[in-house]
Amino acid sequence: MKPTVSKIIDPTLIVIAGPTGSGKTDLGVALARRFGAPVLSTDSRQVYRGMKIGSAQPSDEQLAAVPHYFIADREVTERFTCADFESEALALLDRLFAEHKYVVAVGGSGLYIDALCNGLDELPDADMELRGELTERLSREGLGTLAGQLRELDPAYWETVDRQNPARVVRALEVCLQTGKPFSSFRTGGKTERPFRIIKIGVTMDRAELYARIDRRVDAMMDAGLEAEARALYLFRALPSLQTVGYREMFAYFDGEYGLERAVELIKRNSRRYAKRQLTWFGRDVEIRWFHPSDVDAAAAHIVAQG
RNA sequence: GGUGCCAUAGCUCAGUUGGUAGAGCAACGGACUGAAAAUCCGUGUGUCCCUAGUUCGAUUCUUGGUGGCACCA
Repeated sequence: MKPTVSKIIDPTLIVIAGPTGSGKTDLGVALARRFGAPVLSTDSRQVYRGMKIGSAQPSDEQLAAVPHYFIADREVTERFTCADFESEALALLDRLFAEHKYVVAVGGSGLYIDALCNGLDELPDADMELRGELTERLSREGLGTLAGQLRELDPAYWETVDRQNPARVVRALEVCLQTGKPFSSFRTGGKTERPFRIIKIGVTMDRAELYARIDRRVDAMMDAGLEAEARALYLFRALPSLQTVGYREMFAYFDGEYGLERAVELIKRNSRRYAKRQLTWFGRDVEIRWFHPSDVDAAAAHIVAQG
């Protein structure tokens, strides 16, 4: 993506990251208003329409107060990957920075944030037909056979990959078979320079407080009608977009696997586990400066202090 | 008030013929490049209620407490 010359000096992307339920949305909107910035969502599930409650999209008031991008503008039936996100978000930023010094990126999808800030390697897009075949082979022949083939085609990657993770093995094999070249030959691990500055802000708090907030938010989702929202999406339950905490448990409840009370419990537990995975991901990013969600002033001061 | 049963991990419990203990769930730590709210890997975190005995050694046996449950009054 070629940056266009913009009139704005020192365009700056304010990245707000953090675990689910930590209050990123509220903080992001608060900062966006202070800095006159639009909001770009870095959330892999809030992009979809029809998932307002379960993915905790911003409220109507928030959407009205500040322009938002990548919120509810895809159908759940559309394929939207981290690579799609990277290229579309960069194109969008190019336009936004023509008029704004600041853009606030808010969301909890670590891979999306990395794609936006550092860039993904140039890899071929997934060939869904080939993936289907490999998934079929996975269930027929087992992971070991696929890992063995990966060892043949890409010994270097085989050395380092988590060979017990079907998603990793299948994806690597997929690229090898598709391109005739080892998967690792595409992986540079390098960062792509972006034509804007990046300030990273993390939102977090005590684990106990976070978990209490998550539990409360799940109850609020139920009150807001998560069950009906999930029912409306039941037909699409097999799609990647619906492999999402909150919906999966509801679908299982609809299928009679357990009762509603159990479903709610599982949504809370799985949200906590998701939050933990996010904390692990963001924890290794030393560029992130962490704040409590109530500390809007401190976060704003940090941004100002960066120039 | 009396009798009986129970007390072990965050929870529900198992167990140790006396050598400081283990399951399930919960929890905790980590990985992560076009599926990423996905996918995968790893980890028992414990005054075995308190007290005084017996014993080389007590979470286990005995005494006395404390708390809980049940039944009888």
